[in-house]
Formats: sequence, structure tokens, C-alpha cells
Amino acid sequence: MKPRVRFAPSPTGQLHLGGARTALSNYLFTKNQGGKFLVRIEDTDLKRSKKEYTDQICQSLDWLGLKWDEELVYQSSNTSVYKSYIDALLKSNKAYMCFASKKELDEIRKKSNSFHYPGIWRNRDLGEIKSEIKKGSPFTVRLKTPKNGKTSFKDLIYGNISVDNNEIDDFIISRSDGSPVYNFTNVIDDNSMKITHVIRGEDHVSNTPKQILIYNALGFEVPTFAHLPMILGEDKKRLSKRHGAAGVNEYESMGYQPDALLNYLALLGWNPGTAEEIFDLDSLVKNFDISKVQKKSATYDQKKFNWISSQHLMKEDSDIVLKRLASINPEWGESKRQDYLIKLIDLMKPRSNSLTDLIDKSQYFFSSPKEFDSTQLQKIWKKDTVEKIIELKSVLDSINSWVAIELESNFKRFTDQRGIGIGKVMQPMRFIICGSLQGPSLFDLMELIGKEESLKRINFAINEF
RNA sequence: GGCCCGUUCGUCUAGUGGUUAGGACUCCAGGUUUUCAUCCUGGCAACAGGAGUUCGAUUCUCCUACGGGCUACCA
Repeated sequence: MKPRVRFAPSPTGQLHLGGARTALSNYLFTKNQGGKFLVRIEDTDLKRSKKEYTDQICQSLDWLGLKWDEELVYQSSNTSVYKSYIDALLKSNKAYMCFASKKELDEIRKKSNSFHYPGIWRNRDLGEIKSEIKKGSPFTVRLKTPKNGKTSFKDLIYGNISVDNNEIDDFIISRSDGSPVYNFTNVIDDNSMKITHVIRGEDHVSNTPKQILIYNALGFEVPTFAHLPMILGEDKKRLSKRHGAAGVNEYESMGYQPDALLNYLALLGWNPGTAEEIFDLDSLVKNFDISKVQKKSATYDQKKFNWISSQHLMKEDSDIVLKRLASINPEWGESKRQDYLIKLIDLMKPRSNSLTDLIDKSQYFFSSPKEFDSTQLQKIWKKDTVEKIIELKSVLDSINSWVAIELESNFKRFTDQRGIGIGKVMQPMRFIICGSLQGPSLFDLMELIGKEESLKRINFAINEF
């Protein structure tokens, strides 16, 4: 049977790295076997859930290229379904009403020094319950959990996990306002969506036995579980907003490409068993094996991610890079023609680790350098530099075919004739053109910006330096 | 407090009852390049600790420490 999996975010914030990794793992697992990937919005917490977050999460999934196969499921539109299952459980005596107030329970907890619900309404007689109902007292619904035995499951990543049933108290499945809780809605929806594999974060391991008890009470078939280790920030704490850019949309605006993020996320806690490290989404799908996922949590490392990102950028077609640049910064490159921009990208993409990095490093393709570092200038601008540059300028002036090879041969001839090292003029010339001492081949650069602009910058330098 | 889970270079990881414990990123040193980046070569750097099993444990078992998760009328 082909798997059906779901990613089930709660719309209480933007899609963050941990969520993206969970979504990705689900996607890879199911697509590797030709299965379906679904998305369910867990918006039962009415106070914290926001439509804008739902939109943002979907937008981020879309950007990442993780397409879901069926319509979005909203838990908020299933309330009557949940209610009917609660009623059924009540009727079959597998759950019961609890009229204890929160305050009352807190006091008991304090006294008994136990965190477990003491079961005070588990076996009340019918009359007592009826009279509370008549009074209209608020109540919660609790699952009548077994007192003996163990609840076990085989996790695809963690292996066998087993908990004594007496560790699980009669937990609430429906609040006093009638709304069902997460553990309950999760089970109902996973069942009705015919989910075969529940793949989620490790923080849900302890919820799983409780959910299995619900599956059992309802007579549902229990799916297979897989729990992914957590992603930690560089301070070893669970990744969160405090760690800077935790939101996927922020990675987008920082100029990272979706495949790069996906690639890095996949490698956090997983490896294909080979030395290969650079993958696009398709090759991740082909290679993914959930049994190779690590049990321990992994720490996010910006440097490694930058490396992955630069590898992707280097390999990416320049016209795709151009499209991405336009999407994060529509004004960029407006003054130039497309073929100019493509050549610029050809030159700069191997030297950048993100799109914004590329933008930042490419100022001098559009306008003369505005600032010249004076210490660098001193280093390369010697007393006799000006006259050399003036001479060279006249050589360049006479070039008709302004292409890199021509420029190079003219430079060479010039320095050979004068018996000087080529660096003597290359360095100052680069500085004149770029305002810095690093960058792509000077000849390519000069070819691209053109004769007129090159000479303009040279003239400026002759007068100013 | 209780329960569950985890622990190999700084980070991501490979690995096996006997290995010089391998790779990648970072960092450092060379080489290539007019410069930068790329690329190439080399280097630094790890089996949490303690018992036990064994001829031999990083690998198996137990304990301790440390880290994480859950223990909500959050998800």
C-alpha cells in the first residue's frame, strides 16, 4: 500500500526551520514510495491561530517546492466530527465526564505531590453525574485509560518504545468549553485522512502512547510512527525565534534558494550513506531512507549551510538565478539588459553564497565604485602608477574589439614591452574598476562594463588618486 | 519529582568485538589563479565517565553524569 502522510502545522506562527524539516521528511518519505503528501492546519487553539500564519506557512511550503496532493484540511471545520466521537466514547463508557475544577485539581496536585489526575470522577455513580449536569456544572471529558499493561509502538527511527499504562493518567480529551484537545483531534483526523505514517518531531514521542490509547478506544487502526530528532540552535537550545532567522520566509528574503535550504535540512540528522552532499529535491526523494535518520538532535550550523548554498548557486543556471534575484529584489538590474545580467551572474555566482550576497558584491557592474578603501589604495598605488595607467589608457583607447582576449593580449604586450610585472598594472586597474582588490577576471569585467565605462573609471582615477 | 529518549573531532556525520577511528563544513599552511572565488595538497581536531562481559571494547550490558522531550482544560 502506498503511504499517505501529512504535515500538520498549527498556524500560531510562521513556518520555521523545524517545521520545514518535518514537512520535508514527510515529503521525502512518501514520494520515495510514490505516496501522497497532505497538509492539515491544526487550528483548534482559536486564541492563537491566525489566518495570516496559515497563508504564510502555505506560501513557504510552496516556495520550498513541497506540493501537497489534496486539499488543505482545517481542523476548525471538523468540530462536529470530533464532538460525535467524544459522545460515542462517552456512551460506550470509554470516557467519562469530570466535574473537577482546575483549581480543585491544582490543590490535589500540590498535596499529593503527583502530577497525575487522581481519577476522582472515574467511577462516580450515575445519579451524581446527572445532578451535576442538571446544575449545568462545567465538565471536561477524560479518557478512561487502562490501569495495567503497557502501551508500546515501533518507531521507524527510535525503535521500540514502551510505557507502563499506569504512567498515563486519565487525560482530558474535551475541554470544559466543549472543544477537543490536540491529542484527540490528531487521532480523529489522521484516521479520517487515512494517514499511514505519522512523521513528526521528537517532542511528540511522549504523546504517542496516549494517542494509541485513543486509537484503541475508538477501534481505529494505529498508523506507523516516526519521530524526528530536534534541530538545535548554535547555543544548543531548541531552535526558535531567538536564533535569528528561524522563519523559512526569512531565508527566502535573505537570498537563499529553496533547494539549498532543503538540502541542508535533509542533511541535518540524515545522510545517504555515501559521501555525496549536494542534492536537489528530486535526488533527495530518490535517496531518502528514514531508517538512516539519526536519533540525536542536530545543531544548526550557518557556515555549513552557507557552503551548501554556495554549491547550489554555483551549479544553478544563470537565467534561473536571474529570476530569483528579480523575485527578491525587483529593482535589481533594471538599468541593464538581460544578456548583460546573465553574464554578470555567470561571473558572480561562483563567488557568492546567496542571492543577496551576489547583489551586494555586484555594485560595480552598475555604477562606478563610490568608495575606495584608502589603506588598500596606498598599498597598490605607487608613485609611478599614474604614468603607467595613463600609458595603458592610451593603449586601451586604441582597441577596437573590446573583448576579454583582446584586452588580455594588450595588457600582456604592454607589460612585456616595458619589462614590468603584470601585477603592477593589474592590481591598480582592478582597484580602479571595482573599488576593491578582489573579484572576477579583470578582462571579463572590463569587457562586460564596456569600453566607455572602463575608460571613464580610469580617467576618474587618474585625476583623483 | 516521575516517565521516555539521546551522547564519535567546534559542527554535520561514517564505522567496527581487533581500523593509523574515515569523510564533509569551519580554521590553519602550501600550490594553482593578475586578485578573489573555485580547484588541488597537507595539517589541527572526537569515541562523556566508571564498572562489567571478553584474549581484546568506541562497538555488548549496567551504573553515573550531562543534554533533550513529555508530565497543561497548548499544539
